[in-house]
Parts: sequence; C-alpha cells; structure tokens
Amino acid sequence: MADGTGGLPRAVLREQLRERLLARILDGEFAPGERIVESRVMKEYGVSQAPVREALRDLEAMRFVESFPHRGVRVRMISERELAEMYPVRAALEEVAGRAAAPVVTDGTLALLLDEIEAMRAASSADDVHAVLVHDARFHEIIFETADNALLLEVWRSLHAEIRALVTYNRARVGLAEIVESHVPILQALRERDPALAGKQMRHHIEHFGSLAFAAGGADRPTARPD
Amino acid sequence: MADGTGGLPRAVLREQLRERLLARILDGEFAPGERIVESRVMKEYGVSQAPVREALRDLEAMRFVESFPHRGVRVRMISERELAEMYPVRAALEEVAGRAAAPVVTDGTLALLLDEIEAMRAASSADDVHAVLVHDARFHEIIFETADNALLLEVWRSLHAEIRALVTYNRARVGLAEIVESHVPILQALRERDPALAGKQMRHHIEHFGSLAFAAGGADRPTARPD
DNA sequence: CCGTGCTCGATTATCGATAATCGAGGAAGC
DNA sequence: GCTTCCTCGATTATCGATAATCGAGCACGG
Repeated sequence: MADGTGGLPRAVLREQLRERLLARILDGEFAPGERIVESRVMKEYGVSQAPVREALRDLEAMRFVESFPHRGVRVRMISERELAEMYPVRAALEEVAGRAAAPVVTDGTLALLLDEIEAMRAASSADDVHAVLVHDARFHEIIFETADNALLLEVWRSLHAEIRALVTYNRARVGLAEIVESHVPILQALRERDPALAGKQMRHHIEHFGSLAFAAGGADRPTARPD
Repeated sequence: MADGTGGLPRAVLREQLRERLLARILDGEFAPGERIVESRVMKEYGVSQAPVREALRDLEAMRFVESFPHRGVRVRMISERELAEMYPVRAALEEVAGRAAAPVVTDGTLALLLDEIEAMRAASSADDVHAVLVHDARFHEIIFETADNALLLEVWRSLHAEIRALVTYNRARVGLAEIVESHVPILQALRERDPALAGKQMRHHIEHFGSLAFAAGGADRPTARPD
C-alpha cells in the first residue's frame, strides 16, 4: 500500500495536500464542475507546484477530479448516467463482499455494524443527511473490510466519488428512514453467517435504490421535491 | 476521461513515458519486484524528473507499480494471495458485463469476438503463451466495451496488472487449448442475446480457472512445473 | 453584421537545482 | 562479540523559474 495512513511518515506534502483538497471537495467548498487552479493552491498552502500536481493526480485516480492536458483540473461532475452505471457494478461488488464476510464475521464486528445503524437512526431523526451518508458508507466499508479481500476493498473505495454523489440526487426521492432501516436485513443475514443470504441482501439493497432512483423518468429529471 | 488516447495532443511527456514504461514492464524488462529509479529513467529518456514521477504515479494508480515515501517505486509483485482475491471480483464484474452486453451486441461485434478466438487458437497451436493472453484479454475487453458502461470498463481495466500476472502462475497448470475453447460458450450465449446465460457463462469461465488455480494447496505454492 | 486570424494574459508542462530522507557500513562503547 | 551511533552515498521530495499551450477578446476583411 502506498496509501495506508497507518505508517508514521505523516509528513509528505503531497499526501497532506491530497487530504486537504479532498476535504474541501467533500465539504462542497470546491463545487462540482469548478476548476482547481494549481497556482492558487500553491499560494494558499505556501508550497510549490510539484506536490500540488501530484496531489491532484492522486485525486484524479480516486475519480474525484478530472484533468485534461493544458486545461487543468476540475471537480468531477457525476452525471445521472454515471450514477446509473454505478449501480450494477456496486451491486455486484457488494454481493461478493457479503458472501466473503458472512462466514468470518465476528460478534465484535456485528456490534460495530449495529452501532453504525444506530448512528444512522440518530442522524435520520436529526434530519442530518450528511451524517446519514457518512455512517451508511462506513457500514458498507466495515463489511468490505471484514471480507478480508484487499483488492475488493480497493475497488469499492474507488467508487467513493460516485457513492458520495448519491446525496445530490437521492435525498429527495427516498426517505432517510427507509435508507437507514434497509440495512437491518443485511445485518441480520450476517448474524446468521449465511453467505448466500448476505450476498443477496447486499445486492438487493443496492439494486433497490438503483431502481428507485432511475425508475420514473429515463431522462434527467431534477429532484422531485426539494425537501 | 483524462486518459483516452483518442485526443489529438499525443505529445505530453508524462503520457509518453507512461506508455514506454508500461511496455517495458509488460515485456518483463522491468521484472516484478525490481526498482525503477527516477534518475535512471530521467537520463535514459533525456527528460526531467517531474514527468517521470507523474508517469510512475499513473502506473501506481493502474496497480502496475507500488511506491513508498522516500523509498521509490518498484514493479508490483502480484502474490498468489492477491491473485486468489482477484477471481471473485473479476467473476462478478464479468457477469455484469455479460448481462449488459448480451442485449445490445451486434453481429459485427460477434464477428470480432470470433476473430479473437481464432487468433487464440492460432497462438495456442504455435504454443505462444503471450499471444494467447493478449487475445484472451482483448476478447473480454470487447465484451466490456459492448456493455457500454464506462465505469464498469474502467474498473475492469484497473485489474489488468493482476490479469496479466496470470501467465506467471497459470500456464503450467491449465492447457492453452482448454483456455481458448472455454471462450466458445460465452460467444454462443452472446449470439443468443441471452443476458442471464451470458452473465452466467462469463462468471463460470472465471470461477473455473480460479478454482483450478487454487484447488490443490491453499498455501502459497510456486508454479508446479516451471514449464 | 458576421466570420477569420492575431495578440495577450492566464495557466499548465517541463526543467534544473536544492533540501530532506533513507539504508548500508564503519567506528566507538560496553 | 555485540549493540549503538554516526557518517556518507544514493535517491526521493520539493522548490523556483522557464517554455509551451490555451481561450478570450479585439482588429480586420468580407
């Protein structure tokens, strides 16, 4: 891994910049479609151009930004088409994760998963969409970690940009509570250590919201109700 | 895309270097585990350090090399464990591709796929392992392209490094002819435009060789026979 | 008034040089 | 004899500056 934050050498400008910029993207300070100008970042952080470029290239590999030669970097705008493309890919990956995780999951991990569901419930009550999404992602990530397949985990993580964008499209169409509670069957299947069932539940979980998101109109329809 | 070779500006040092270095890795000139020293590459191609570093970082995102801060870049050594991890991931992706491609495949594409099978047969007769692998990969890639899901294609391509490494481990255990002919049922399913069947065939195709490769011993066992 | 080509400011791509870091090997201390 | 510390060559990480490229806006000709 050239990435794991576990190592001590926390001081590499490129990595620090990557994290800072990523945080700013996720916080919406850099809006989708907005340009990120190297010279501006340079001055802001008082560093040279090279580490900025490399940090941006890392973010490109993570699919958070896109770049064109001589035309710079901009925050990726995830189209509805790309989101639609994501669902079958993610559904397949989640099924693999569920199958692999079910036979080896520990009681401790099951407790962690329940914690995330509880956190989602709390956030849902507070109508905190952002927090729900964070714990939702963490719930799935725990399962992928449990699956103990480094490649699978890495591939799933490469979809973070798309998963993150779900909030933009989905929040109006599906109730937060429904999202939260739909995780319960997954946890139950894992509790039973049933690989086929866990895989099936995870696949359905993803496909369900995929079909909801793109059921009504095929074309690009803005959020149905702004609230 | 910040990658597609379709654009005209073919002259960007970073990209040229990336292709050159990748070719040298695939040709085995840079052996797995071997270091790639920036200063050496610099002098060899008469360029500066920056584009070399960025090209290497691209290769890292493609999983062909790995890098550690202050310790440079080395060609990734794909362990047998990592290969084992790849099979379920790839099987799931191939199933998605088969399902998506079957309903939309054209007669022209079917002809291309048959061409690749014929090329594999010819290479197999000539005992040209490398050529078989190339056409094998191309066969699958055509199907992923047909599936018309950019994200799916990109994720699959990120596994190239692992797929490529199959040659190291697999050639002794499975006959070339068997590999080649196992593609025929896939083509047949696509001819029938049967999504479920095409997906199933592609999944089985991968899982079959996966189970073959790791059936005998669970532990890390080097290639059974060096030839 | 519209299309064409040119100039110019802004930005990226690349360069050459410097600073920071690593790992190996030897000297010093126990 | 073994461990610890230090030095040194090699390499990576970063810097500051230059060259190449792009896109917008303006002058010119039709």
